[in-house]
Amino acid sequence: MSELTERQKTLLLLIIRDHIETAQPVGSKRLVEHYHLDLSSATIRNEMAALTDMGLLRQPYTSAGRVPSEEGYRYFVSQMMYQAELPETIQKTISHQFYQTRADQEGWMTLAASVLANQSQGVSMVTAPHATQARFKHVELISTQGRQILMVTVFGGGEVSQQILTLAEPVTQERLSQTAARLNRSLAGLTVDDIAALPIRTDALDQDILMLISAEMRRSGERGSGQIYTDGETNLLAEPEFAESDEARRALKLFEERSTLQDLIARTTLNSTIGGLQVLIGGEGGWEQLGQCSLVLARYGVPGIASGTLGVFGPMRMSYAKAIPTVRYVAGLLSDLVNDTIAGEREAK
Amino acid sequence: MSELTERQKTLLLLIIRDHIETAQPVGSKRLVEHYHLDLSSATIRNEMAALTDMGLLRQPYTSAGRVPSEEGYRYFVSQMMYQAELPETIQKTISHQFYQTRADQEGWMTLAASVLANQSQGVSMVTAPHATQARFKHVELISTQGRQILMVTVFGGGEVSQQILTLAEPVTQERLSQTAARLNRSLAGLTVDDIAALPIRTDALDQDILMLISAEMRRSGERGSGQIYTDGETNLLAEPEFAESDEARRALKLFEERSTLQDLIARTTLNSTIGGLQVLIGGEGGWEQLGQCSLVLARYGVPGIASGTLGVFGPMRMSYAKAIPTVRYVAGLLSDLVNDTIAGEREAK
DNA sequence: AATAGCACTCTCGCCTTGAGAGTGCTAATC
DNA sequence: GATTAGCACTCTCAAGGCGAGAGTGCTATT
Repeated sequence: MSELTERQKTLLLLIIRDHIETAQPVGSKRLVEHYHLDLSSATIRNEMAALTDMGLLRQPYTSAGRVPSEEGYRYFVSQMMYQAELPETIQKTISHQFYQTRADQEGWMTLAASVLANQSQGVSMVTAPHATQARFKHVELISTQGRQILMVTVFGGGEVSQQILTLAEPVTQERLSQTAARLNRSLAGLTVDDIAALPIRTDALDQDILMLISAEMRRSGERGSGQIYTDGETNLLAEPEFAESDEARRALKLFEERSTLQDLIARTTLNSTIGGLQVLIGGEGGWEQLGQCSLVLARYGVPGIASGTLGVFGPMRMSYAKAIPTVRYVAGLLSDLVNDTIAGEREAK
Repeated sequence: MSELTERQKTLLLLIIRDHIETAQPVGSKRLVEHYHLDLSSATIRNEMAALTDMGLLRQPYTSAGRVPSEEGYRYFVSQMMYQAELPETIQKTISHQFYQTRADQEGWMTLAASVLANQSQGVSMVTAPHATQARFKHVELISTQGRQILMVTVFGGGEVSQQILTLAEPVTQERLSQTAARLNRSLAGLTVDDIAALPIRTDALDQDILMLISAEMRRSGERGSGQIYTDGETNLLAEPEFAESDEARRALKLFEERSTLQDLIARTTLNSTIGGLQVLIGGEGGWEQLGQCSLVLARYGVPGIASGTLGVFGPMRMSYAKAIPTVRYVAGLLSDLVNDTIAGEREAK
């Protein structure tokens, strides 16, 4: 693979860049004219033939221009992965937006999704950060009506889950508050396992709620990601490869059925570290569902404590030059946010 | 308009039904053969010409079959609006699903969106119910880190809003709990106006939180709908009128930009009563944004107390026969759910 | 009033065709 | 030996032509 000459490299990158822009097969003549190369088209043709033999380019049909192959894209991406940075002006704009919206976690998530989609012109997805090992922080029980109560659980890291329960019999708000207060005292900072090891409570209500909390914590640990924020679905439809609405439908369905998406994220994040990007190109590694699409993924957060995933989805011909730096930058921002939360907690102790 | 003969009516309905099924212009011959009419195609042609003159049908081009005009669809809808009921088996399936998911409000909303989208094969949208005149019910203040606190406010009707605040200086959880307890005692059941009329609190923290609560209540009243749950976006892409991805993109963009959607819902619900359906066909009434699409909308809830909106969006050629009864039925179900919540609250007093 | 018949119109799919773009190869050139 | 000019060849794509088919409106007839 590294038998590529310098000239072949430049040529390959040029071809891919051009194809990403134009969505057209690129020919030797066009290449010479457009990029002021000091070579004749014949030479280019020879080189292109060589690159085609190596499997980096493809011809849609005899005597058409060349189109990058999956392999070609991968090479392209590997070349630019580690250098590309988002222009500073854009960085500023983005971080400014985040600064303005120093709202709650939900605000961050939607903002991140929106920024990713706009910058990369692809479909974005962001999962909320969730604690690797959830620690109990606080619970509130609020009577909403007769036997129904609202339970709000806060975990370390700022994760909040709310849930409506129906009790066997009505309970006064006062008693609920007492129960919550007792549990808050005795469970603070504990993990699921710690809680499981506690002796059974004498008060039946306390014990019931405790079980529910630990179930919720376990669930939060398992589900991995929970809600997925997305944006930019219609960007897909602007791409010529999705002019056929069948194609578009198939791809967008991925996003509508969140379960597939969660599965995908879960499996890919297994072998990825925070800070590192993962770029899935085409059906790479058994992801036939991706079809002719690509996915730029990154994890963010604080290793071992809390993390989430974010990424951009688009056609294989997506603008990696925009997507990759943007994903990396936004991942960095979100990591900082998570970090701040954690730091705040430590400090509070 | 009501100068239509019986025969013309049947014919019109037949034509529209056929067109909705096939997405093709329907001709006189096809009509005779397909529906075993005791008439010749020539007679049908005459009637069709008459209907075309009245503006209920259109010819895409000379000597093609007829296609319903917007006016035609409107007539069609007005005919079936008040009779159509969802088949009982389907009703059972749906209510069963709702029964199983007797989760929280969010569960209901997503379920409603999913049911609507599946049944009608269109794009669904559902807004959470929100109180016409929000009444304060409960507040919880939870310290999450240093100066940041999580405020969970519960309104009458079960509406919950959570929000992260940053205080000027760190406050202990204990003090927060006391503040919450005091506010809960003195604000219970009050409306925004009531709260505004209260004397200023001596405790600065109490007063700050009180202001935030009243701001939140006002906001909740204004924003009208808040989050909009949608489902079935890809159903649009299956329709032949959206084979051109431009068209699809334009229509789906409506759904991505929630603001337009909210605006639309807000304006249409102004003059609609709970229980009554509204069907917007094409650009009817200055809704050019709808283009060649239709919208079946309904409000649900309890008049004067809490209400939300739900609806189905699709091409003008959408299956009203499915959409209308489904929207009506689901609106009924959600109304019942809201009603139960309210009833539960009254009973609790 | 309903119908049969007929001439007419318009689209749509199919085919052909020519232009254009691009290739690969060979022979000439630096 | 690498590069280039030249050329014959291939393939797509858009445009035009053509015929079939579906459907209409009108008129004369039942």
